[in-house]
Amino acid sequence: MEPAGRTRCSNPSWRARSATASGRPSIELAPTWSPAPIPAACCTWRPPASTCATPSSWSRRPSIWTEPAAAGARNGCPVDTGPVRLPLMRWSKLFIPTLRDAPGDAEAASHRLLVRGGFMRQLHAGHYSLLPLGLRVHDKVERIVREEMNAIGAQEFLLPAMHPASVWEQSGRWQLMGDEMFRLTDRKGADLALGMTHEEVIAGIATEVSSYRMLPQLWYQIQWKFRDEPRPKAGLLRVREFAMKDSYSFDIDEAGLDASFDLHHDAYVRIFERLSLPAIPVEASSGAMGGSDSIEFMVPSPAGEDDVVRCVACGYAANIERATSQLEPVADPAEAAALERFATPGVVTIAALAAFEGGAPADRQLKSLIMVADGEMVAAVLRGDHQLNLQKLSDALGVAAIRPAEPEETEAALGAKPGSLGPVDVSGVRVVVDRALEGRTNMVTGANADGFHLRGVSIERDVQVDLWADLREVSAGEACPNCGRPLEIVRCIEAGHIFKLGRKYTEAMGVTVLDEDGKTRVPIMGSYGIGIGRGVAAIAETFHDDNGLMWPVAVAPYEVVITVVNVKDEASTAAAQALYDELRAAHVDVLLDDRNARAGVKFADAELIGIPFRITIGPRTLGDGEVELTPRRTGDTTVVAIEAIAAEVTALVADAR
RNA sequence: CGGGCUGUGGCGCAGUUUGGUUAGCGCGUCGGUCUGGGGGACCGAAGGUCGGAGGUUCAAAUCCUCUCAGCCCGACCA
Repeated sequence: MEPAGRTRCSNPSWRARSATASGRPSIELAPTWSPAPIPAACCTWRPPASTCATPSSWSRRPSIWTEPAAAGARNGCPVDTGPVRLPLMRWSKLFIPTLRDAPGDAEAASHRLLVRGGFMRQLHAGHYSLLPLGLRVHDKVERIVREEMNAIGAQEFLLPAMHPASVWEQSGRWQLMGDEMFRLTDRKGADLALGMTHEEVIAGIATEVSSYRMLPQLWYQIQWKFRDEPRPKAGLLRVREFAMKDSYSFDIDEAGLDASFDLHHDAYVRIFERLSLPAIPVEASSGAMGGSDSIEFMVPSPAGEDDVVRCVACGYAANIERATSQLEPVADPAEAAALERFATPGVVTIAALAAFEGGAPADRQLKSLIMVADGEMVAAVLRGDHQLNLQKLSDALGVAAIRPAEPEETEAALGAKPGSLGPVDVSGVRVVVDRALEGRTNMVTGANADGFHLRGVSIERDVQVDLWADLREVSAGEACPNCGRPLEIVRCIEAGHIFKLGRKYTEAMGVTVLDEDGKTRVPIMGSYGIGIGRGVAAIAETFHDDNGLMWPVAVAPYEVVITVVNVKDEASTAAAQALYDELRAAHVDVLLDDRNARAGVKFADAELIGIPFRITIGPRTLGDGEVELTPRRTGDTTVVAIEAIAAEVTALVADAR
């Protein structure tokens, strides 16, 4: 979808040459590329004379600065004209509303700093306006993603954001998606949805692929997606509308899918490298989408919402929804005792049963958790001291919705309240048992009668197991399943997710091709996503300090800021202007802080908005023909001869792009 | 959906318990003077339906009822 408020352009030659997916000319920053001349009437918006409010002070005090290629000011409003059309980059004319205080209710660092730095403003929960500075970063992230997708031969599409219910009904997801999908009705009463993803739409187009000769295809789009999140939070990290790169691969067979998947894996590694994000590829659950070989790219951050289990020794990494570990064996008494029911008045917790005379330690108890999975009652059975991971149970059962049963439901199904439940002699309830319990004997569990427990329970003998599965959530410090070293748990932001989809959507949408034998085949799909705005937030979370953001050069809104300490010093302004012109000519993204403000304000703002390199021009050093260079990351200032600074900074920037 | 908290100029907050002059403070903004290497000083100014609706009262930011919104925790969540 074309986000509201962005420039529209109907000139086909312009659009064909450099339009982006969102229909908006991208900022051109490549040092080797100059835009061809553009019809002046098309995409270069100028304020009509009548709307160009000209503060009287502008005419009274003509600017001491000039634009290199500018024909001058039009109606008092500076415009950037001339053969190379670069955006104006003088702070005094830009809208960069920095704040001394962040909104009181913002907690995540990225949220606070992106608002304070004038990158974005909240419209309402989960919906943010990107201000010019924020859009520049967003654009650069988007551009890197686009370049790497193009590099693996993927082709970009622009797809509708609003979909008829019919395509979602065809795949079965009109029901499945529930409240997370925004739905609306048009004037004719037809049901519509705002797309939360585009499998259905893209598979619909893929019906036109008719021969194996046209496969594989890698298709992608970078567009606005809508999800009615139950709880938007943390600024851009979890929102209800956002730009996302989604790509889809179509292959004739599994081997082809493997290749497409690997291409994406490599592309994602490169993308996160270019974004400077230390993303960890981890094994993940593919959730309600089904499929296999699901890999998430996780960026460690306390602001994240996922836990990753990681082994620093051997590199094992998995989402906690998938992670496993080695367990210390528990010694059960050798002789398998007979099943025996005993009274346990008032004992309804694992801890109480461990302390109870005739009970057993937690690791020799069976814990039964009653769940409702897609409407069916299920008992999840784990060792007493183990935690259930709901996603693991959900994956094992292959269900979409799962929740703990209400106490009344539990009592109706098993005849006892929670606290006295057990897996022995149950009927009408599917029993799923954690693999950690294999072979265990002489355990203690609830008797499904309030106030009674059973001892002498041996799993294989006494429990009717419907399904063995890994249900247990790994804890920090347990042994790595590969190498046995202690595992750690890291909170992470999910920055990307790739997985093999299978044939669910190609089948549903009726995609078929003829293979080399003339037989009809259903292509197999992969699905690969990266959230652009979430990437921006993840970078902000990763790179900041007490003074503000610290953008990597590749995504910084500006690569260099020239801070003029005192704009009333003519030598300073002249030197700054010359340097500004020189850096612009070298295609460096340079911001000239020409504001008539005190030096402290400018330094603080430059640090807050996180420009990677600051060049300070002031009388202190200029008399000696020198300026200062301060990288944002280190804060170390070096003095550089004014003739040498442009070349040095250009090289530093080029090196870091 | 459950629990907790909060809505007062652009931002951050006080005032609400115990109703009572013209609703304050800091920052920011605008004009001016001085200043000019780490959010400077002084003078002057603009800017507020106290989230909304209804009610109680001589009188409501303050009390009552309803409602809307936002944030945090949990649940949930390609």
